Amino acid sequence: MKMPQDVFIDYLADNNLKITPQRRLILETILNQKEHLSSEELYAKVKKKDASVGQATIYRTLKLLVDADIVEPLDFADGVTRYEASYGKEHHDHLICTVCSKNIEIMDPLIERRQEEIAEKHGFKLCSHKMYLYGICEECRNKKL
Amino acid sequence: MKMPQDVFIDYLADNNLKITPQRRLILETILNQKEHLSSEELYAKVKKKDASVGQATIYRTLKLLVDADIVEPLDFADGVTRYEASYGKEHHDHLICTVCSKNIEIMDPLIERRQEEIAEKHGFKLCSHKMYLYGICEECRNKKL
DNA sequence: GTGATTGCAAATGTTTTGCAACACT
DNA sequence: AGTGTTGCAAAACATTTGCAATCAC
Repeated sequence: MKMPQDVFIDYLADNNLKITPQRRLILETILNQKEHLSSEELYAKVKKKDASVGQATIYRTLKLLVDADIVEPLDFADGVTRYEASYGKEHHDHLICTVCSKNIEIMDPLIERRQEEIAEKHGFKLCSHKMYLYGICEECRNKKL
Repeated sequence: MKMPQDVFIDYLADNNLKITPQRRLILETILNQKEHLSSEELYAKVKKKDASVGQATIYRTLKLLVDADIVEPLDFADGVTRYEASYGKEHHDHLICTVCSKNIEIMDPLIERRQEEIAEKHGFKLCSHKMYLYGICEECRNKKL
C-alpha cells in the first residue's frame, strides 16, 4: 500500500502541480492528527510549525487533498467543515453528540449493504454516501438531570 | 390530523409569539412547494406575493418553523441549507444523482431501526440523522455510453 | 399600550479569489 | 525561464443581529 504522501505526490505530478513545503506540511499535519480538524484548527496547527503559511493556502491545499482522495470532508452540522485523513482507512460513519460534540466512528455492514440495495432498486450506481447520526451521549444526558 | 397551519398557530401562541401576515405567507409558500427550497429561493417566491418582505424575516420564520417541527432543514453539502415541509410526512432520506442532481426520496425501516440500535449501543439518545446516498442514475449512465 | 415583529443595513463567520511577489521543476 | 504557488487583503457567500418604526393582541 502506497503512503498517503506518495499518493499526493503522484496526484500533483499527474495534474502538473508542484510539490511545495506548504503542501507537505499541511498533509503531514493532517496525518498526525487523530481528531477531525476544521480548516481554522488546521491553520492554527500549521502556523505553529511555519507561521508564514496563509489561510488561503490551507483551503486550497485541502481542496487538492480531497480531490486526490486522501482526505475526506465531514459535515457535523455546526457550520464548519471538518476534515479527516481517509486514504487507506476503512469507510466509517459518525455518531455525534450534539451537546459535547463527542464523536464516535461507526461501521455497520448491514446498513452499508442495504444502501447498495436501495440504490440498485432505483437504478443508481452508488458512488458514495454520508451518514451522520446526531444524538445526546450518556454523559450529557446525565449532566442535565 | 391537524393542519400545519394550525400547528404553527398553536406553536406561536404557546410561545407568546404573534401571527403575522409574513409568517402566514412564508408557511403557505413552503407548503405549496414540492421541491426543497433554499432560503434564497423561498425569498424569491415570497417576494412575488409580497415584495415588501425582507430576507431576515425569511430566516427568522424558517427558524420558528423548524423549531415547531413543521419544516426540516436539509443539507445537501452544497453550501446552502434547503428546507422541506415535514409535518405529517414520514421521515425519509435522499438518493442523489451526482450527474443530473435527480433526487429520490427513500425510506427504509430496516436502516432506521439499525440506526437506533447503533446509537443505543453507544449510550446515545438519537435525535436526528442525515443520510445521503450519492450515485449515478440509470439515465445518466446510459448517456455516457 | 405593550411587547413582539418587521425591514433595513451592518455585522458575522466561513470560504474564495485577484494580484503582485515568489518558488518549484 | 516559465508556469504554478504563495500570502495578503479584499470579496463573496449564507446567515445573523441591532435598531427604530410598526403591528398584533
